Amino acid sequence: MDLQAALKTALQQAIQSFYTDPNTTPEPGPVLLQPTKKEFVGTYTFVTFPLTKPLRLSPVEIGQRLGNWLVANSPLVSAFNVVQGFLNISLADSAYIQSLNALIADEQTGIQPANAQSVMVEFSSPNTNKPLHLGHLRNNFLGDSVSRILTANGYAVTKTCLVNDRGIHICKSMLAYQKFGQQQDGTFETPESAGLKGDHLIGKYYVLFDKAYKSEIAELVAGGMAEDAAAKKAPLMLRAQEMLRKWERGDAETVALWQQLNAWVYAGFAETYRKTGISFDKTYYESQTYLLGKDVVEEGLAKGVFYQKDDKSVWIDLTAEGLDQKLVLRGDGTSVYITQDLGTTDLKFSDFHSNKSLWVVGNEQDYHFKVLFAIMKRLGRPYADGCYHLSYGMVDLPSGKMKSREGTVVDADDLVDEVAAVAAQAADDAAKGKLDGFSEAEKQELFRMIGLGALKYYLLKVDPQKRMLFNPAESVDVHGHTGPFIQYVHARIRSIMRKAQEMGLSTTAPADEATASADRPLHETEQEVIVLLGQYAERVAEAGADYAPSYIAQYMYDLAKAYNRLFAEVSVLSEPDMAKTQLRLSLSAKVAETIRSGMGLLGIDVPEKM
RNA sequence: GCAUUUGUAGCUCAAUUGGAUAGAGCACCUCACUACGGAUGAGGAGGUUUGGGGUUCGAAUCCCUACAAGUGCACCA
Repeated sequence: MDLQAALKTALQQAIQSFYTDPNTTPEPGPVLLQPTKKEFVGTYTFVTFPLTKPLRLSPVEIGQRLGNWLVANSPLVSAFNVVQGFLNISLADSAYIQSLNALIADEQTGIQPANAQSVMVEFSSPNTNKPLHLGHLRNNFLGDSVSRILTANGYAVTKTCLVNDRGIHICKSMLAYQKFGQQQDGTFETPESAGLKGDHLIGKYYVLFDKAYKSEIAELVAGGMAEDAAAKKAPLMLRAQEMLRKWERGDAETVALWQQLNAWVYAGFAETYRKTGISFDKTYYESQTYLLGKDVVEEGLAKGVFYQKDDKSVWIDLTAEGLDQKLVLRGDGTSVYITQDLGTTDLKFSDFHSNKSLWVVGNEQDYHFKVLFAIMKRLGRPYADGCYHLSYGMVDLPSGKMKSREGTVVDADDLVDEVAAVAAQAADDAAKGKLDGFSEAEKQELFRMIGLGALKYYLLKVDPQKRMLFNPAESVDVHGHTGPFIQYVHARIRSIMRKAQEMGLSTTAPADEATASADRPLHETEQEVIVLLGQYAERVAEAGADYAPSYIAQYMYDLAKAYNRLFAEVSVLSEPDMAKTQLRLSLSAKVAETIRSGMGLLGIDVPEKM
């Protein structure tokens, strides 16, 4: 049992000792502890105010009595002080060491065994008409990290991706490719001939379409047409719509072109995912699911959940849920967005029979998901309560919003390359001889690890719900509250471990409890680090419950910082007292292991050297 | 207009879910090394938590209200 839990139990018993008559004993409620603030002496603080009413004692009196009881009855507690309603508890060094030894013995710290629950996490959702950008990266990193965190909490996780591979936007790229894709020798451009990743090539044509389309509109407007009418009447738009109809009819030539272009895009995406360490267990394609959901509409009508208007369109009245009337099928029998989501959701649950399902999708779709889940509930889907929209805010640039039409989009591939380049530069300044013996390939691999570490950490440390500002300079920073700062602590510890092993010392041996004797107390930085290590499992659990990688990110930083303080205050290998050396070695090893584990939950690798 | 989210140091973010004198990083100013890895550590300065009410032992956090910003309110996806 970790320190905090053990102390809670002791405190619970202390509180129980106040209640002499079991018949009138009120429920004590959960005991909440908080780390003692730096200005006060103590490790954990218990707030006594809530007990004043049931006990009819002053906050100070309660603190005194609880403190006395703990010192007398719990070997964990060495001292206490009371400030108003705050009972500050100091733990005995022996308790710290026992806690540390328990952590050392537990190789799976923070990682829970399988809990027989399963969850699907859907994220990324790319469109096949343009490459991935910064917004996707926030999405991908979030989805990936949440998946890892849920796995660590014992869930069987299925990562899914729903690719938006059909629709008018794809036809725009296809049309522009037909129109502008011919090269001088008469053949059509390919990723190879253009020297572009497939997704970038198609993105280029999407931009070309938009340009040509805009000039058509301008021409029509100059000819006296109203702008919104011109937007609908522009020849290119009419042709794109015609192309979509041909695609839906299964026209062979159109479908062949669509397959070719999408294949290039997928190859491009695959490379981006691989480079950023993102993967999926199952990919769904809208081209295969967009017709689903109509039977759900039938079912809803039969059940009386939906109703039909005179024009045959089908609706649901969600005013009871605080929403409004929502269309679920057009009068001509064709689907709308929600129709296919109804079908796809059913499909996913029948494929995987998961207990829960998460959708990592931007907050502009908050309303859509409220509606989707409300409908599922009305339809009596047993899984409805396990559905959760993990909503996240947009990523803004210092120059303002990212807009693809204005060319202010930060491309994912460019960004990943750039952060690696900056990491290489930082290594030039700082790493000096540390990388001697690294091959060029190993160096590149390391710089990518550090660059990606900076980028992922930068995007994940912020509460997903908030829109965030992307400052390019800060995103690749390696100092302060950053991923590389934490990676550095890992590399530093690993360096000590290598030296220790050369000296024939163990890095995993338990600490000698005699180290805690009164004449050689633990250093406060050692206590601090042990307390933090003990909190890891709880943080992982909280992050899993709230789907919050930012909790882990914050904790990683706290741990790294605390270790750096320890490192500055005490010596590990040149400490003359061997028992202390052993304690610090094992403590350091555990910190490195926890950093590796926790950063792993964020999808960030940690280096042996940097 | 209605709904919803957000508003914390100059900037970017925290705040253990209602607890003590609101904490970090960046930037700025001081310190500490021939170092078990300085991509570091210690310190200083910087706050009416958007404004105003309320709830209570106690509010950045809950309620009301005003203001500001984002998003949604398509028979688009």
